[in-house]
Amino acid sequence: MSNVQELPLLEPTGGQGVVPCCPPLTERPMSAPEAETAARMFKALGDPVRLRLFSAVASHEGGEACVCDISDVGVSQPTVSHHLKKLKEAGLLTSERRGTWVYYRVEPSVLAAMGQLLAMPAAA
Amino acid sequence: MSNVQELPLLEPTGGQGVVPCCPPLTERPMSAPEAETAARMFKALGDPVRLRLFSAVASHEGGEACVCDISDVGVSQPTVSHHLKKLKEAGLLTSERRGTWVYYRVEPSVLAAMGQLLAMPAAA
DNA sequence: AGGCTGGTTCGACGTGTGTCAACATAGACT
DNA sequence: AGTCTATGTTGACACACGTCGAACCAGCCT
Repeated sequence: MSNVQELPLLEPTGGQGVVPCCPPLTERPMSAPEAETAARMFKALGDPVRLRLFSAVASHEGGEACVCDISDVGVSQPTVSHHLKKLKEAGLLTSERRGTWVYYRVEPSVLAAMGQLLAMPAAA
Repeated sequence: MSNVQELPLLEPTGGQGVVPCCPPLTERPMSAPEAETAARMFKALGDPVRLRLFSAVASHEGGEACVCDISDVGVSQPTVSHHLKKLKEAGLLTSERRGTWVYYRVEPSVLAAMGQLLAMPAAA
């Protein structure tokens, strides 16, 4: 490939909080650019295999997992690698090589941003 | 058409609460069936046009909107109808014809279920 | 009835996506 | 060096998906 977009869907505030990419879905109609950005996240989780991989990493001890720990999802190893790459490109996971193994970990702030997107308006 | 799956992703408890289809992504690795179910929702929101349509309905007065109110998303009207149908099949919207117009409204419990899915474990 | 407007369905077309086998790369260990 | 294990990459293929125009259906309104 040539251009891997890494856009993170959030803007770090420097402090402990993050600014979600978009307001809650129920607050106002999303603009086209907002929707484009947010849809990338949802699409990344819109595949059963990716969802299982993501959940496996997210629920693993310390929020990180070696590929060998999570690659039992019923598809071939190249396919697992392919999906992990997609999740990485969507900004949901990060990867790091440590010796023989590669570890993936979740990007907690992005998860939070997605949660914000789906937040209900406090049951008005 | 022949088989429109309406599976609602939640099980009404009879009371005021609902049982989300799956535990939070971070709690434990999702099973294959759980992932299959949840991925359907994410996939439905994984398209920019659908996301805008959904947001338009969700943010509209009373949580419902006529198609004519939200069909300005840059694609042809048949395409709008197609996407609304997808959102309906995913259990995210319901539709009702009232005279000349067709109104779509959000399924709030499903939104809540998705929020649960992405809920963080209270910053352990 | 006949026409008009709002929506859906149909059929087709191009593009994107998930999957695998085969190959390539990175590090560990003889 | 050579080999073995763990991952990633490439190429190919079938299928799903988003999109549109055209045809169709449902209510209103003369």
